[in-house]
Amino acid sequence: MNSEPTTLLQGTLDLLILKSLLAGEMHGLGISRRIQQITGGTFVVKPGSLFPALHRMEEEGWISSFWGDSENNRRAKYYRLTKPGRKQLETETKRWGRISWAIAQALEAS
Amino acid sequence: MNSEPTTLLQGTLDLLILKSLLAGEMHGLGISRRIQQITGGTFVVKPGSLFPALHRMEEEGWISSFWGDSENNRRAKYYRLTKPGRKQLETETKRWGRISWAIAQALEAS
DNA sequence: TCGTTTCCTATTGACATTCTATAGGTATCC
DNA sequence: GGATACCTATAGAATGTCAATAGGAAACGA
Repeated sequence: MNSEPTTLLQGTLDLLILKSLLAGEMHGLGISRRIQQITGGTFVVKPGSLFPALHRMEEEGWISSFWGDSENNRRAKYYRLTKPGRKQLETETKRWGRISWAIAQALEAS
Repeated sequence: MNSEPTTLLQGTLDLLILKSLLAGEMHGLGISRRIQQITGGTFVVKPGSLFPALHRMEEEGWISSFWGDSENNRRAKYYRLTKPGRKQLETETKRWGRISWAIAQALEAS
């Protein structure tokens, strides 16, 4: 994942993937596009970041996959959120809340 | 760095260290305590995270160090922000703004 | 003054995650 | 049939953080 030229935060990718899949099942590139869309173009996830993350998350049981055909008639692997995945999304959302609150506190400090 | 039991974001540590040093020169453990303080106890930076970061940042020229005596009469290495360090703090603060904005967007998306 | 605790810096080795770069297959379009 | 767009995938490297550990020196208590 990168934002402009810079490298980005560990753990955030999972959150964005999970959140993307909340909108419905999607294949890899679709997820990538959706992340770019919902973050206003800030985050661009490249294949080398996306697929390892997807595989890892499937291993964890947060998402499940099946082969299907894409809108453009290509074979594509679709991913969908599992029940534990929804739970994880909740957990990570809360985690993000704590983190961003804490950093905001820090930046306001004199 | 960790928050409760969990592991945390890459790059954020630098921001917190730079911000801490804005309050004045400080030794390693002092920085660690200050981070814990200004983040409301959310982030606890352990030596194994702190010192590598400090050394790296000194290498980058963002901070400089000198030996002195601590409040408790122990030898302590003090760190202070350099001019490039202030610039870097500004850069990273903006970066954080972009990031948190983008994630907030993503989490609001339906 | 001896032993213990507290303060402080520091390193090592493991681990997780992400990045860049690269690869290859298959439909579509001209 | 050649280029292009779509789609998944991996290898290798770099980065950053963690847990665990070490050790010295001042303070403190008995």
